[in-house]
Amino acid sequence: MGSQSSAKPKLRKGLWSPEEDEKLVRYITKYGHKCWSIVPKHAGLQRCGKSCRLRWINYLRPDLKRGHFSQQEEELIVKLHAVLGNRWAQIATQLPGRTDNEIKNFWNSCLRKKLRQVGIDPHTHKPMAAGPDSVARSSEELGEVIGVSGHSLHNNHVKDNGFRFRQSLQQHNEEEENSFSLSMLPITLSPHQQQQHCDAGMNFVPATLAFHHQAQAHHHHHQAHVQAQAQEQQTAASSVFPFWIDNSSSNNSSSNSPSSCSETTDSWSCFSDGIFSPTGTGGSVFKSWCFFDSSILDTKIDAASWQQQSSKSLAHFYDDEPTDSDPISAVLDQM
DNA sequence: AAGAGGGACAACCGCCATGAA
DNA sequence: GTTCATGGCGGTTGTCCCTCT
Repeated sequence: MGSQSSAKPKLRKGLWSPEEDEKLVRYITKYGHKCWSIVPKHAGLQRCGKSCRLRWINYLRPDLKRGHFSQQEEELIVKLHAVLGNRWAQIATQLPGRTDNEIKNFWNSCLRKKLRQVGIDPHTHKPMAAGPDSVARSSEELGEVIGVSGHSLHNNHVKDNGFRFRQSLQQHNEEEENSFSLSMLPITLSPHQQQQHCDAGMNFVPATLAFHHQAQAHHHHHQAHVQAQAQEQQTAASSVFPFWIDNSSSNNSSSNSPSSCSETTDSWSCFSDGIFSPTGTGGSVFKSWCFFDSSILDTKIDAASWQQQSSKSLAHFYDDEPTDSDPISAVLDQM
């Protein structure tokens, strides 16, 4: 009943044809897009304004880069995601020529999986507690995820005989949720030895470069803040502290003792907050980031100590962010 | 050669914030 | 203060294409 006169033309859905693209581009180029709701009508398109807007923003805009993401872009996305979470639009503002949709797709289809493969929880950007995906296949894969300063881990000779470590983070007692055991093992342990540790209830997760970046940013941007806490930190420090692994020294792989690792180089710099870093690295440093129990493996620490250590040094870097500091700038400064 | 499975990407859906009426 | 239109955003789905069996 009168429906024929009031019937709106059926709006098209699905993929855009080249003709539709051309119409939209021609219209936007000529008149701009002050109001998307009138664009389809004036451009002669059977689409809703929202669809036109999306098509323009995600595909037709002339300043879009498209193509594969570079290593640097990957690295930036991972870092920004660690800071911003799934705020794709905000992340996209830091990657010229990339859309939020493009970055989101790239994350969901590629980066997230890569992180999982190297044992990093893509949600928290922290090592996963356990599970088949939580075991690092190689340090090389870390480098695939996050390149470092122009020389990713591909270039380091850690692939087969390098000094590799796995961080083990075990909740040692289901009933005592506030207690952890934290230890680190060189992955030069034989599979059998590793299995023994696994059988003993230890779950291995890899040292993560993400932590390294966080720690670096932490140090860079919160030096003053950290220095003020240095004394307290040292006082509170148990045997567990984060450190760097220097692969530039020869034959590190012969050692199975984590404590000996720190003896392989005398060039460690100790940051004021207990973060150790090699100096004069010369590009061959295995830039992974670990927790290190200097005395024994499987040291049990209580949750308070863990929290204190990890939050101050790296794990909760973002939560600690002083209000006058921009986390995005912090990430960009590292690039 | 054909079908299944998975990856990559485009587009849609639904919700929310904002501003104008 | 309320309603409505609009734009923006993140989650999700749909489609195409490639690889593998």
